[in-house]
Amino acid sequence: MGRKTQGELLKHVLLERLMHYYYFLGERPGEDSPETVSSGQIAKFLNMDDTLVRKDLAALGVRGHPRIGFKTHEVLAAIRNVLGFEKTNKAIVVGAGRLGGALAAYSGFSKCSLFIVAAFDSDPQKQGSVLAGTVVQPMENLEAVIQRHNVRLAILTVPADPAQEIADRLVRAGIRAIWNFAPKALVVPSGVVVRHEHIVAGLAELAYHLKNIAEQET
Amino acid sequence: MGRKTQGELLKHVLLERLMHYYYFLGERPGEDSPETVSSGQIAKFLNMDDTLVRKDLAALGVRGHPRIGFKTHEVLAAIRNVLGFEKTNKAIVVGAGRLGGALAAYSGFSKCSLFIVAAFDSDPQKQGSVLAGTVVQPMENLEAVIQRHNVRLAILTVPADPAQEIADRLVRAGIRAIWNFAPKALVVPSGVVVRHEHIVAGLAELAYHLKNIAEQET
DNA sequence: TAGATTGTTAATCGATTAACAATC
DNA sequence: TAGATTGTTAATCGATTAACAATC
Repeated sequence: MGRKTQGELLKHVLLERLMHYYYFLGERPGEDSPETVSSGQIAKFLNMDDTLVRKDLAALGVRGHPRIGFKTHEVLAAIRNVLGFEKTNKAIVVGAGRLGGALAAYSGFSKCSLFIVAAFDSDPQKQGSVLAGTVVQPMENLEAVIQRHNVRLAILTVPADPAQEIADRLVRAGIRAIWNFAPKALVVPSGVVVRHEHIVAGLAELAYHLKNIAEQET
Repeated sequence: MGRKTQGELLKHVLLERLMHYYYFLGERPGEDSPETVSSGQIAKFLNMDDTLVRKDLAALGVRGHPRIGFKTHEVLAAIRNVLGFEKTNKAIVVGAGRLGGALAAYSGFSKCSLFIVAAFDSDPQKQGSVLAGTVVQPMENLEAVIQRHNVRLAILTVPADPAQEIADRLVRAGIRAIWNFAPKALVVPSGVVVRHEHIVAGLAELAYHLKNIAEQET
């Protein structure tokens, strides 16, 4: 199987690219023989160099076939394997606002074997409403649910203010990965991973482009 | 003012870092003298090297002061200037689902001088509901609104399927920057910038971490 | 002054790309 | 076979970091 030596952690830029490959291969525009794919095809679609695609796939232990390319299902299986999609990851959503709702309802997660088991909100108004098939629960239930379902992943969509405090609770209750959409940098003990999704950062590129356009027009 | 020579475009990684600086300086945890900030402070908070912070600020033409650091308001002004936050950017939201709603309602945009002037949805059910202070309009009004308000930026939160077709309409109507949250790669003519926000990609890192943890436990 | 911090050059490091033989 | 594509080494490129003199 040519698996990567254990112990060497893959870089997160590589992991992100894997996710791009995974989604591209999963819903490729209708092809005649989607059973194979060449590094060139992937590269072209994702606007990158084909050598890099081959390097990435080699790092997963997938072997291609000269003149043919890579077997799609092998690539998909390797990515699933590396990212742990063979097993379902249970997650909770903390903060049942609009963003929390959008994420909880996002259907694309199932492809990644991600399953939302519960949602929480401190607002009594929101408690009891149905989100992603589960009832929004009060924050008091947090620890109990995490422990009962053995949840390791939390999606945090609360305001900046209570974010750190909630993160602390999550970690204490057994959460080991936090997907943080709160506009606040979190401090967590080692062994816990935080992915800070600072969405506004993406606006910078667009704003910069628009400013340059406006200046040209002058 | 030591402005950067015109014509050299700043890299988008740099632009993203600028946004991080901007938000950090904008709401720094209560300090005694928040009038100045050192590259070390910024670096520590954002978990990066202080040399890189100084390089970035130098690229903007901001000059620091030995022993003192940088004047906060100068840094903020320089970033606003580079990213074009002196002028308001009008934007529309296309797709008034949960994610569209979350983005339309996001209060952090005002800091970036981003102002949502209208929202659209093809679903008659959603039309007429109020989102971010404006009424959700039918898609038919798209071109008229873009032209009337001179909108250049569109936030796209529609399903993958109609995304390309809508993007084409947007570009034809005068949109020059698309913030794409649809799970679909868009093709646009040169002169138009697309920022594809593939949120699920961020999950890769967390899933990988969780898998490694699970393996260690075995 | 001593010490903190900048600004900048040089060194390092890593990621990406180019080149090309190997393969079917 | 000729040609397409992989796999891999070497070259390049750029980003990050180290080092340290300059400054106040």
